[in-house]
Amino acid sequence: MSATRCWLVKSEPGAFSFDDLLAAPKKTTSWNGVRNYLARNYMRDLMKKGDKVLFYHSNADPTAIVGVAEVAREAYPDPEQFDPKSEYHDPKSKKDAPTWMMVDIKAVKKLKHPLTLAELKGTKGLEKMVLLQKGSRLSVQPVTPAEFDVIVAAASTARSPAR
DNA sequence: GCCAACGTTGGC
DNA sequence: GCCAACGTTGGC
Repeated sequence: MSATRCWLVKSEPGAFSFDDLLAAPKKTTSWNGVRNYLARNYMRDLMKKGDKVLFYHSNADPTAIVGVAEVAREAYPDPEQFDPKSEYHDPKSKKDAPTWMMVDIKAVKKLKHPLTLAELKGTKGLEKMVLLQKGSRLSVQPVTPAEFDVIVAAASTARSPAR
């Protein structure tokens, strides 16, 4: 069997939080608006139905991985690229050869203990995680299965003592 | 093809 | 609000 890939997506909770995803119909949303080629390539070429997805809150207080989701539908064209009124409109994209693709993401579970960026930085086994690399801005990024397991395990055990 | 200027992301 | 890092654009 081919190994299930793991991913991490970023969202600003003020725009779309994990709770928003849990409240969405079928706990599912289309991951539209990604306008970065590398992130697009991951979605278009590599994300498969059932792949696990970590949900990260950026520009938040605190910034943290807050939930687990999965790929519910594989890549299809993002309709907003063709909508002149959308902030994601791309006049250069052609209908018969769409530039931008998206997948559907479905919530699986909220983490009992969100893992903050600070905690992630102090967790053994995550030293090479893309999210923790300096200047890493990718909104859709790969996570190794080992990293995924470390994160889920850390989120299910007691929160690090605050005092 | 190079690279400077600009816009955006995202932590702090 | 600041600023470092990155991606994209466009002149040449």
